Amino acid sequence: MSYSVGQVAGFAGVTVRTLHHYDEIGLLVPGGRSHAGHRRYDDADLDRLQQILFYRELGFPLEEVAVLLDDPKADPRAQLRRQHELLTARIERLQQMAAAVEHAMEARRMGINLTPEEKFEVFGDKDPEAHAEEAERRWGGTEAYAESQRRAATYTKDDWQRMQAEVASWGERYDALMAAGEPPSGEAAMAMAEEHRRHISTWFYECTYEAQLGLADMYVSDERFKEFYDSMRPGLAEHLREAITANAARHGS
Amino acid sequence: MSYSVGQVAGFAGVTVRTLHHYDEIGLLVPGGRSHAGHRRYDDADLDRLQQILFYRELGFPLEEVAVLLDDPKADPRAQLRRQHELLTARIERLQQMAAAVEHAMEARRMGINLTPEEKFEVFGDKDPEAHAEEAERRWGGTEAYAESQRRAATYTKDDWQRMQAEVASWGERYDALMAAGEPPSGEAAMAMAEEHRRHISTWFYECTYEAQLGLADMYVSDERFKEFYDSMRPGLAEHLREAITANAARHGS
DNA sequence: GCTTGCACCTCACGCCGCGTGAGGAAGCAG
DNA sequence: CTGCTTCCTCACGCGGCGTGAGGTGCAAGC
Repeated sequence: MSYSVGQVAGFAGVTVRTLHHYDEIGLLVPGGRSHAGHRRYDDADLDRLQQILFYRELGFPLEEVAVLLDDPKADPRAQLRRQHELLTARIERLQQMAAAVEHAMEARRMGINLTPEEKFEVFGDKDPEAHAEEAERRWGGTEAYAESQRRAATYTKDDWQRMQAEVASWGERYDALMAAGEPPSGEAAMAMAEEHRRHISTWFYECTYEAQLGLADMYVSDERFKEFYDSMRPGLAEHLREAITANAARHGS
Repeated sequence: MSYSVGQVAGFAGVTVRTLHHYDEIGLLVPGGRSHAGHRRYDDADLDRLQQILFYRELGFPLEEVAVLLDDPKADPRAQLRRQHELLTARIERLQQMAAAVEHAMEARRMGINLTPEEKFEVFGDKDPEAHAEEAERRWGGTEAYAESQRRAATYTKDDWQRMQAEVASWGERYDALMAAGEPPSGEAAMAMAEEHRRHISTWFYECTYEAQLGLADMYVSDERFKEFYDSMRPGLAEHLREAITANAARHGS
């Protein structure tokens, strides 16, 4: 069985021109040609094209794709293993970016302005340590700068205030809850955790229980977030984290 | 506080040239210039750059990025929400690709050759239904073709045989296990499920319990995979699926 | 038998997102 | 004052195709 350019382009979801290009640069030379000089792709060519598209989608330059595919010590098994590894790595990367976006949103919610370093922490930044030193050495006093920026958040006026009011109301009720000695795993605290999640979902993004767990960790590990919650009542950040954990466990199963 | 090109390039992980380019095309015009004509980026510029890099990383052309960012009815909140949605969509997409890779590996393990449509199912293929009709109409008899291809797998000779031997041995023992009336949730069956997972992990890719669940579903839903296992013993595919499920549940908690 | 139409062919130029110099000025360290 | 670094502005080039332009091969309909 062999296929024409149009057919291959059809099920591979690429243009005929792309196939021509791959032929030109020797990346995918069809197994044969018809009498009239038309390209004829066989099954092996399709497999190869599939591989090509895979690596291309992950952003590899075509030249490198050729190297990967023509690597003699990489049998099909090794290829698939590599692909699988690449995919999981990419997924992890995206999840990091998602976490960063969540981080950014939380910062905005609390009126905290991030330092330049934090803004780009998910990009570039190949060598975090060296970078931090560099930053200190060259532009000095990053920490002091951060301090000075902490309250200079850019608001979006109108309904921002309504949101702030919600936060304040929630904070007062959580304060009362803790004053009453409610445990984090209790009904009341979990209800507050649930409200917290709903608040984020309506004002920002669809916040899953899993995403909320990520936030909860941040509330105790990041100084400023911790400060934000603890200013409502000392120990609130930690209490909230446990309440969120309990609430997520309840809904998770 | 304002920053020079070099500084911005530093923490954003881009080159100076890139910043120049963004200035040229009007995508990111620095807030001001120094006396000597040097670009000076302020905090708002950094925020914008962060956004730009985000969309760029997701593959948007710069022109479109400009549209997204200058969209007047998208406040910062909406931006973040959109970004979050894009990310989860991308993650889903990659997970689909991972599943497709797993699918391909299983097919190879069993010596099944996929049809062209299957090979590319994760790419292009915008309109699956229309595509299937088209394929039938134009290149007809896809099913018949698939039939003819089913045993024409390309082996990788040497250790391939050892792997096949492992599979055969596993199959015989599973056959015996079922003959002895062992239930899927029993120790013996779960041990076989675990061995199945290890087999894939050593010969192919790191197979998590979750990934194995995906495979298990495939074994009963895809005719050819089902056939493969049921040829060892009728009902084996279903039995195995339940054993895998039980084994995953045990390790999952 | 002739035209119409479609899918194929081969040049060849253009666009985007920068990389990569070239040539020069500004600013800071010794 | 001398260097070293960072900055500036052209301006050309490259990868990965898109997009014609102009021509061929083949099956269907007149």
